Amino acid sequence: MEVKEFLITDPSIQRSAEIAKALGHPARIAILKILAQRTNCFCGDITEILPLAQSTVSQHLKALKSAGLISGTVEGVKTCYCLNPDGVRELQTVLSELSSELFKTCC
Amino acid sequence: MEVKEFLITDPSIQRSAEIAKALGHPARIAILKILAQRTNCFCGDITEILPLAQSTVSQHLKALKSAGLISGTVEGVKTCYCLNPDGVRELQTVLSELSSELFKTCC
DNA sequence: TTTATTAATCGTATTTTTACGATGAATCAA
DNA sequence: TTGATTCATCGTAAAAATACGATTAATAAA
Repeated sequence: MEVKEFLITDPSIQRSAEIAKALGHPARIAILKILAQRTNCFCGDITEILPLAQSTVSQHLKALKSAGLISGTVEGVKTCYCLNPDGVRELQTVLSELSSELFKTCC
Repeated sequence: MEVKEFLITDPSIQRSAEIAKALGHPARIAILKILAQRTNCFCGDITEILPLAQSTVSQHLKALKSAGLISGTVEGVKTCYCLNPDGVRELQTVLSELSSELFKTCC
């Protein structure tokens, strides 16, 4: 059966899942919203806002960065985090395509 | 500091993360796409398409159902799964609001 | 230089996720 | 009734995610 293994290993599905997974934790969505409001900020700024330890925030930032949704630039002792426009565009494209594909049939 | 605990426990962020988490695995996205194409199908149909055991598929279906994205109706021996229009609408709303919020600042 | 600050990483513990085979309950067909 | 089918659930194992404190490396300030 050729269909087997087809859907799950499809790169576009993999990428969609990767992006969705990055959004799949309240702390990471909160971080993205903070970055959207303040344009850029340091790890410490986010740690002050969220009720999480610095190392935990750093881990979430790493996850968002490796999913391509944010960028981090070292500025001296600090690291400046920003939304990554390419990543956000991809997020928008991928998720809107998915939801309209689902929407078409069921709504 | 009042801002602490505010963002993460915000119900709308929690819900967004819950929906995103449900989409955060290739198998579950694949299942949603299958349901979008075939309108409805049984657990066995999906198990035939995906390279996963029946019990694993059943678990993914349960996850999608508890996130409100699909419905499952027992029809005799089988269970008929469909996209849940309300859930899909919510998915579309929540994710498009999020991505446009991010998009506004960064793109 | 010495000290302080910032953030990444390490080590670790706990929980959750993912996957499978086996079992069981419910229904249908013979 | 008996046997077959379907799918949820159980038990379990392995991997990944989540969180924290402690440490380290890099830079800035004293």
